[in-house]
Amino acid sequence: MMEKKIKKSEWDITNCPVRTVLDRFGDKWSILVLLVLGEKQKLRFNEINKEVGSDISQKMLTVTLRKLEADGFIFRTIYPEIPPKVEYEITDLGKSLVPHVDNLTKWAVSNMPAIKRSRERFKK
Amino acid sequence: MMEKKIKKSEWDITNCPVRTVLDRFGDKWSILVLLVLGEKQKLRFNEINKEVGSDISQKMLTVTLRKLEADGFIFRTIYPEIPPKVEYEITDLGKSLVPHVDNLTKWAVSNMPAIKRSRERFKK
DNA sequence: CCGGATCCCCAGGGATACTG
DNA sequence: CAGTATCCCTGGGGATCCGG
Repeated sequence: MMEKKIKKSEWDITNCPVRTVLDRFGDKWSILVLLVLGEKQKLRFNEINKEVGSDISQKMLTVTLRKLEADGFIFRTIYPEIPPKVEYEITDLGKSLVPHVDNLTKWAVSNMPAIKRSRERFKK
Repeated sequence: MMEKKIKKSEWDITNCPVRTVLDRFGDKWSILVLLVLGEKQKLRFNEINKEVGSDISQKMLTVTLRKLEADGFIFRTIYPEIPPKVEYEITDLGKSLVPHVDNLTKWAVSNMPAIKRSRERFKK
């Protein structure tokens, strides 16, 4: 029976899949933007801005969208009009991630009370 | 009839569950340490250090362990000996999170090739 | 052996102004 | 409208030293 144990050398940043996932989605906005597009399928820049909540800066929204696009989670359609019109749409790859995030979210929702209680106890 | 749409004000950091989860686990080490303890159940400080891979500083390991403990994901047993001995063990709450992280990890493993290909294409 | 206390550095991210 | 370009600042995290 093979060991399931993961060798130490495999836990570094390049080989450890958990780290890979965190490095990619540990930032402030990626998941949020992805979920918004998962819900609405297709949105324009300003619409995403509204949906996310207006506390994201234009700069960070742009940066986040570019990264999601580079990874293949969303794709971008540019309409050569004036004023410009750009639509963002979630890809199949992006869609495939959404349920996992949703599961985590559900876990968080149902366990957050316990966590908060634990934090309270810990403070004392 | 109330909108199903999530109001902007509900997406802020305190009310949005996704953000809550990210704020808690978006840091560099929490999930990694939790997974290590999920596998081994019970470990001493230095053992965790070894398992995580020695690229975590003592300070950050301490900080991470305190946060996990405060949230109720692990608990700590101090043996009043000299030299000191401290054991960390995952709780049921902690265990309940592990499968979700594993699912995300599996997703990452199977989709990382596609992501990397997408990144290559995007560079050009 | 465990981990607290300090110092320091840098990258993520905000605010603002500007443009095709 | 959908960005780009700058400037700036905060805090996460590393290195090091010390102490029970």
